[in-house]
Amino acid sequence: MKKYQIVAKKIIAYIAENHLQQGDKLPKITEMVEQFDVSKATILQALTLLNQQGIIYKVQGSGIFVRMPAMKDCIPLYSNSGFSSYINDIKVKVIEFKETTLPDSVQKILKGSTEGYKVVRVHYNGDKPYVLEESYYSKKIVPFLSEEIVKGPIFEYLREGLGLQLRFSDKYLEIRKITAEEARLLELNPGDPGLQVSDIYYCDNGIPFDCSKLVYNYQNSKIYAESSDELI
Amino acid sequence: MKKYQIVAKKIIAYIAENHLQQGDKLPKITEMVEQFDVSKATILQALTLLNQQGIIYKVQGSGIFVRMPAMKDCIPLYSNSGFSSYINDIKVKVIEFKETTLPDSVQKILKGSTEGYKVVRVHYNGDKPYVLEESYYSKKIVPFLSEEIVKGPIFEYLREGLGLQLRFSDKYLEIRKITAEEARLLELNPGDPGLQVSDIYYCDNGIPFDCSKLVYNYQNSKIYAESSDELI
DNA sequence: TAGTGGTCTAGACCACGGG
DNA sequence: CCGTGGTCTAGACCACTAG
Repeated sequence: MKKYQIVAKKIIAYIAENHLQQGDKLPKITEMVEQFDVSKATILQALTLLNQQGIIYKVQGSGIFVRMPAMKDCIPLYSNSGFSSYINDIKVKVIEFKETTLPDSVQKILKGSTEGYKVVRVHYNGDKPYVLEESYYSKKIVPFLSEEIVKGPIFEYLREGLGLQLRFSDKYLEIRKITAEEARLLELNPGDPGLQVSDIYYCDNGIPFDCSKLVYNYQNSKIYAESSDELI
Repeated sequence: MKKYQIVAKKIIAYIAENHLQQGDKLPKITEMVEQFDVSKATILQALTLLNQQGIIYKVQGSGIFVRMPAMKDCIPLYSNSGFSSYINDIKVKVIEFKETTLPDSVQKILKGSTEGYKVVRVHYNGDKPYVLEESYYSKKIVPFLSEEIVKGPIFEYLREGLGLQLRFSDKYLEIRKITAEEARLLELNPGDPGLQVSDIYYCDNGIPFDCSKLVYNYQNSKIYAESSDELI
């Protein structure tokens, strides 16, 4: 593990141990340099990380402060959110799983791939369905998937099992009325509101390997997306 | 303007001039160091910026590549998105503007502020209403607003006129059926789907100054949100 | 005006990818 | 193995905040 990641972890631990609240001040950088015995640049790198995760913010000439957005009961739009308090009681039901030729529209997105896997699942928060997922995985990059794997967290398998690292993603949000079929799976009524999130996931070398369509149940879906227009 | 920002601009210009496409390779870092006559760290800082804006991605041991997501006709979730192609024909209609005591719920969010401004506006894309906005501004931080200002881009005024810099924001997304009043303003039917985005905007020193509720017209609202799980 | 974060440098060495 | 990006250092100097 890299030094700046270790430092970031220690800072998070520091916040937790000292029960720091929103707006509370952290030690100054020079102190951290001594404390953690690394260079200033490394501290800055760690702070950048925490900044991006919405955990801290810096004010020039003043100090570094704790930022803890209220994201209770929220689904983070990005999974890298610092305090991922959304590790609830999540279950998955597989509706469809098959190896297949990718539809044209998907082939266009997962460039150069013709074969792949189709996965349709419903995610439950407790016993409430909160999102319907339809995903296509490129076989070129994900050579093997099984019904068993698909019952669990797929991305964990991709990372642990295949050494496949997610690098970045494009997300397109759309609001629309859901179809009868979607309504059935989400235990709603046809025509009810739905948030459709179309995702394209890219692996380490920039090749797209997964293209998904998520339709969120509007009743159980509060989503959190923090921003930080900063760097370093 | 800082060096890394200038470098970032130059790289964007380079991409445009050479008509680089998704996946095309950029010059290597060492070349950029010579080309722009700055240190490697500064180049990295510029690249971090571009990375965060979804313009490039880096592959260790291989190179730096252009990333240009298809965001045609999309509203960026964050306004700092690199290629903001959404500078269309946008008009604003002010529905309500007044100086007022902030509601309790808003006071809780804009901590310590009791007085402020309330602004209700509809944003039109061409002649189609695409979002209904209800905003409260803390008078402590935004001491003056006028009906005239509110007819234009408020954040531009805050930046140029008041020297107020937006630092970061919390966003909460919710899908729901819109009310009769909202339907009237968005030229829709009551009960139609709507995306509600609750924003809290924080200024440079971490104090929240604006709390907004946006309800998007589901017919004209495709939203883009890129991610990049990286730093430096 | 002191203190704190922000920018920048020059250079050493590491880690990964691809030939 | 070479080339490329990634990490880290030590230190100089700038810019902003607050007392």
